[in-house]
Amino acid sequence: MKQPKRVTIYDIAKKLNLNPSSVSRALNNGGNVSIATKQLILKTAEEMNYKVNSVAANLRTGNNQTIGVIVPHINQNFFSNVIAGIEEVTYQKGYSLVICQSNESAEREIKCVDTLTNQHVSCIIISVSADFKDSSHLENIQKQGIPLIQFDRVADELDTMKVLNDNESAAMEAVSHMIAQGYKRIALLEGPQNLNIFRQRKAGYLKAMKKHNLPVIPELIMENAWTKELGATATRTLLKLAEPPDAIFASTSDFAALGALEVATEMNIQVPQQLGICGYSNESFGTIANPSITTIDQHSILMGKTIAQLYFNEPDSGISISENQIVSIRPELIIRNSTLK
Amino acid sequence: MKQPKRVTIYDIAKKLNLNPSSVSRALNNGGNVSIATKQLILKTAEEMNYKVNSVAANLRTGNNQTIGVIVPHINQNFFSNVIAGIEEVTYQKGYSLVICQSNESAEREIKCVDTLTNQHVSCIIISVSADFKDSSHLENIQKQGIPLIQFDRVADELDTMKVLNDNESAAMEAVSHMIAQGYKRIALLEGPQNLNIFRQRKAGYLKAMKKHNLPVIPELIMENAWTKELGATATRTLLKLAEPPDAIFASTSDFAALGALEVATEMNIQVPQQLGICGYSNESFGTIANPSITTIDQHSILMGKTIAQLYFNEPDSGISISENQIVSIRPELIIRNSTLK
DNA sequence: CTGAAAGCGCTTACAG
DNA sequence: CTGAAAGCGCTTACAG
Repeated sequence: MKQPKRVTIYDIAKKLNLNPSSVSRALNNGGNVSIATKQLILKTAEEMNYKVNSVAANLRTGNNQTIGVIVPHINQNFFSNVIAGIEEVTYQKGYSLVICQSNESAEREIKCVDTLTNQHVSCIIISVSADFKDSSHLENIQKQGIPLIQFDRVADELDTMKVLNDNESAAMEAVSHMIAQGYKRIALLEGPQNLNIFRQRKAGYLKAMKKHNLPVIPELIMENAWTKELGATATRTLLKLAEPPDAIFASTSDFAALGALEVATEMNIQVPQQLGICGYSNESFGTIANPSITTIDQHSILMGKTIAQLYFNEPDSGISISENQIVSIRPELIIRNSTLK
Repeated sequence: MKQPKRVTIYDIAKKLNLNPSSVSRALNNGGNVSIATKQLILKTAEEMNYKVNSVAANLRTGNNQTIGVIVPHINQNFFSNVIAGIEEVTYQKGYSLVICQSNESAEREIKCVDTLTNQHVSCIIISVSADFKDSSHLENIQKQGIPLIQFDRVADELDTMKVLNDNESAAMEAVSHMIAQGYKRIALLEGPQNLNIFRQRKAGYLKAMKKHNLPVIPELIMENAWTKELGATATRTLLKLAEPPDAIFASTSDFAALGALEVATEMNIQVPQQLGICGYSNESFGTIANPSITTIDQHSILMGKTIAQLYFNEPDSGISISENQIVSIRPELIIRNSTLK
């Protein structure tokens, strides 16, 4: 795997009988080189197929234009969209992106952090794993003096830059919409409560129920229903209750909502007439399902762009950053047939 | 954006009255350190919260454990799955991944190549943009002595490692299946022909038609139908022909197939009875559509793993590498209702 | 087993 | 405007 010798500024200098420092100045548009020699150097560099070694340059200057990103899975819609958004901005700035996936494992997340801090990246962007327990590895990033931006799934207590969805408001809006449609016994499919986002969505659900004077029925709240399969299982349990729900808010994802929809169809329960279903995250299949699934769009690409802009401290107009460096993105309720009685 | 001073091996050495070289040896498990001093050094490093600067180490040793990946879009299912597969393997090897998106632009692709070669990555993995015209930037990678692996969308003529789908066979199998179902006037939605994958899929279509003695009708071959919208437009044109097709092979993607399906539904044409539809790439919505969509699975995660294994020269059992370093992955036809008369 | 020195390729004050 | 030197943080032959 060893690579052959590359052309260096030293090689160029030797060829032209110049000092390497002059070559460096010419290549970096630093002043103090005569136009003639500069052009000669540029021409020769081109001919010799010279490429700067940015590893060496970074070591010398101390700032390497690289940003690290840690996400649970690269190949999940939400995360890959956020990354695409980040990349869009960092590319413009000439920064590179190093990407790691934690695979929802805290242990692996810690290793990812190590890799990135060892590389002395300029910034680390993270959305924590479902397995997240304690934030000492994140504190360590800050101790190393590396700016840290958390997004979506965050350690609330840590004082870092954060880009968040307003999950609570979105959940509240969704549940209120269902109540307005006449649903009363609304079940909740919830995700792991160690993650802030699922706590917030649950809080939104509870607030909406309270606000409209509907009782919160413990047996209608299903833990850990955050995949299609787990959503289906939870729904099967719910629909077999003596008093089954008349609606399901799959706060975890559209996948869970789809699982619920399939179980309902299988049990000959009419959606939306007998059972309303609302998902979360606006997956592409939402419009294709029958009926189409009401959901919440998280504006994931915008979220990614905003994260990068926050780092460069250049937010888009319309995005406001709080004093403590927190940006909140407002998700959008998308009403479709699955909740329209 | 400047970062504060970090702890170096020099700091540790000074504190312990040792030479930096001893510290380095201790930290790298190199022999030639007494167990006592080694433990003392490790303990002190821990206490001082030392993190190796891998930029410096890489500069010194000349091999930086980083692999560059260039794809048209990070947030497309196929590519994000391939990347996830690559990451799975490189993570095990302690390599990092630098990811760039070309946005289907040749110009931007060239810049991505520059960024990665400047970083002296150990390897570059690429799937070229739709805008791909000439491969001089790829040749340049090789001139720099950096191993190059192309996947899926490749410059055929270049002598590099390649991981490919057998698109031609897959297309042939899909079209043969449709013919076996009794479809005769089979239309083709094709993609940009400067990309090898779309040429191959078209070739598979033509071979299947020929093999079964069916005429190839030029007006049934639609150019550049590679998004949902373009697929829908092409389908509308096709279905208004005096002699419309009785089947459509959307060789570009399931998105195009979905566009076709929606237009058919809108025009009250029964799928699969009056019109068979087959897509490509097994998107998650394929099973949800009504009818479910026949498609071809590209085994994208496996493809990613295979790419990384090819670099490390450790293929999974069952994967065979040809002498010229080409691996072919066999896609899988997934028959669903949209082609079952 | 430990130390002293050189060097990876670059940039940047400092002289001249 | 050009050159000579130091140094970013590390690793690795080379002495002792």
